[in-house]
Amino acid sequence: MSAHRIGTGRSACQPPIGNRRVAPRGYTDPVSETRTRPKRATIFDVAAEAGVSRGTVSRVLNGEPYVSQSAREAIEAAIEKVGYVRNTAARNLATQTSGAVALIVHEPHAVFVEDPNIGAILLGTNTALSDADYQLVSLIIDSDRDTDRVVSYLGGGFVDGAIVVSAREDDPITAALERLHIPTVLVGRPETAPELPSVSIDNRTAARDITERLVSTGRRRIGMIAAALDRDSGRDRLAGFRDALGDAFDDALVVEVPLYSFHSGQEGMRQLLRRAPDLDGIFAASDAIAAGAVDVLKEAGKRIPNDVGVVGFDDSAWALRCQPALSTVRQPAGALGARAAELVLDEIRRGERHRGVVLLPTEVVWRDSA
Amino acid sequence: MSAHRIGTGRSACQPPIGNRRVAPRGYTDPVSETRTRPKRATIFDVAAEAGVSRGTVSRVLNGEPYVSQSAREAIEAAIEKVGYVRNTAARNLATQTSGAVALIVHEPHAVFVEDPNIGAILLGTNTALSDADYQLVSLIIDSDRDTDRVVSYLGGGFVDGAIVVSAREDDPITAALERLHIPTVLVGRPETAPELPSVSIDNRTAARDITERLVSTGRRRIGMIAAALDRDSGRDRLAGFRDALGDAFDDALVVEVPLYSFHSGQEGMRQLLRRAPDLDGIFAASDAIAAGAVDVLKEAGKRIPNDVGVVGFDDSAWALRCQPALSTVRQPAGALGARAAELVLDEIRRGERHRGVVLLPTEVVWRDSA
DNA sequence: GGCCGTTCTGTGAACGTGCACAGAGAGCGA
DNA sequence: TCGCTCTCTGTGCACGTTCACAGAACGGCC
Repeated sequence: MSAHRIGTGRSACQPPIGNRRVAPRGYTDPVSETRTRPKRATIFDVAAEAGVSRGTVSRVLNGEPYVSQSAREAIEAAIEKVGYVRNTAARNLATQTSGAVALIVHEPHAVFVEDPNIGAILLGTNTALSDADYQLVSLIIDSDRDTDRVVSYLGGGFVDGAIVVSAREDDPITAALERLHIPTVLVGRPETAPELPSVSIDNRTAARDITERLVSTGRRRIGMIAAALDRDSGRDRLAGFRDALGDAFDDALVVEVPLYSFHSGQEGMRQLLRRAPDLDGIFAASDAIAAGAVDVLKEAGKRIPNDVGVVGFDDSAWALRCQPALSTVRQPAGALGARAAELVLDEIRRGERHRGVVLLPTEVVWRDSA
Repeated sequence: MSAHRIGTGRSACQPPIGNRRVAPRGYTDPVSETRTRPKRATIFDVAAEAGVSRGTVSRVLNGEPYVSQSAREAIEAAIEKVGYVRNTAARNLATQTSGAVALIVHEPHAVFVEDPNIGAILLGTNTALSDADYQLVSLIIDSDRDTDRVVSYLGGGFVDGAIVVSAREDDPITAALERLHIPTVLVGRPETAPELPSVSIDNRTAARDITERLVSTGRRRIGMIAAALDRDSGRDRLAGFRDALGDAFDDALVVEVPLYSFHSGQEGMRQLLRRAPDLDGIFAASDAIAAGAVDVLKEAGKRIPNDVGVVGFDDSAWALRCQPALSTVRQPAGALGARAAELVLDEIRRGERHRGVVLLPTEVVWRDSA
């Protein structure tokens, strides 16, 4: 199972020569006539039925002006009557487009399965794209070796646009997308490629909201385990924490850890406990960090939430795996994906590139840890 | 968020007239020449480079016989040199195929996000399909109103095959697929449409394995909360349970509940406790049932796993949300999806329909509840 | 009536590929 | 030499659509 990834198979990028045979077409076989797929109506059938030319039908199909009312009505009736459905392959061939948008996830396969946000982003993106008659192509970059394949795939004209989830610093994928002039929108982490439009959450407001909630439940000595302060997301979470505490903010109750990980959470919590054994609240910059903090607190004999309230960030699988279940911030993952899709479609169809970051509101999920 | 679904948007099935405008093509614009996408090499370019005709190139591309060694080598070198990538739209148009396979999930959106198996099935399917140069199209049927749209979409020739996850009894989707003669494979629940090939897990062996494990940890009075005995899956789980206990099997320690739900689990557990207050092991037919059972056992003052060991089935989100985390049976979800894709491709490409059920082995995940 | 602009319609030429057919050339036996 | 088979290659057409262009129909104005 470790080799599983979406759309990064060798043949998806450079189809191997000679591996794809085509089944005999049913309707050329006179014997199995009854088992045959019905022949699809074409634009010619519609034109004949409506008594116009295919050019006029095409104009109606594409919502172009300069079609008489009578012709339009006749054509719409004819479409209904013959059951016409546009042939996507022919349209794509003629327009030199693919009708597809790539969703590129730059995470190991395990994260993809674990993180509920990515699945929801995928759903949101797919919904928005299919509403606009576009097709989603998922590309998962599991290891760095996948990168070349994905880049060559993107160069193959298979997609009209791309949405990149969790792009890396100096990401070769985003660089390739820019070089190929493929409309691109980033989801999250806008700081890695500021020149590209992106959709993200309002980390500062979210951090402020959940910290305020911690305050309102009576906590007085609240610490924070911060991470990734070299990025917008990390800095904003700290800023929101500070906003919520106001004058009560105490620099000594903030520790910075290097990673958004369980282990970092343990480390940070040990530091904080040494500095302030009496603290009664913790805001962790991620659920994984919060889980590590909970682990250390329990070992130190603290009861949660009675002695110390702990809140996290992300609403990832850690939040439910933790004991007690974490109160945390849920990202509007589906909406993130949908909004990103809309921005890409704007650029593909109207050439309008949205500059800068779109921020979406978050939601506090209150469970048992605080 | 409740309206989210994959690929069932109105326009995905019957494209609304006139909503899709096409961006101006870059390469027709002499002013922005430098920003233009490079013109892609075609089969003609390869033919010219190799000094043969496009017919011969096409034969090499499709692995047909009757091509001389020298021509083949020249063409392969030319493909490499000009950076040729086959145009999918043109190929699909010429062959009258779509190069796509639908993955149809007949579950509400919430289940899709919650159930880790469905996500993994999707990943496995996508991997197998993209390795074969096919495209996955996900269709989620959230409410019954989506059904008509999906049926008309399937009739539109947009997919060459379909994989149906968790089909319902008398499913209108599977009926439509058969009527349209679209190659179809079912994942799970083979009993609903026995005439279609399907991929499922070996419920009997899995139930036997996890029950044996329960026995080997010293449990002597083991009960089962069974469900869905009108289906193969439910019956097989009971049979496997019986297999494992052998002579120790006691009919009185089995209760049947109507649903695979938390509530049913509570109900079943209460019944069992009344009949046999001294039991020390429980095999629940699903994780949701197991979670309900755990809930009732705790209320009755039993410690888990010390007093009673509990095991579930599915390795769903319930397993981790439960306290303590459930020991359970993990389905090879990725492999299920991949295998289903392979069967569909066999039928699409070679016309070979696999009859009957393919059973895949499962894995016991041992956590803290037993 | 002649001219012009606006609105509407039809047609030819792509788009890039696969397939069927025709035919070239080699090898071989009569 | 002729005819046959087998291997290999080139070419015309089809797939269903979009786009650019040509031109028809119509009304208004000089």
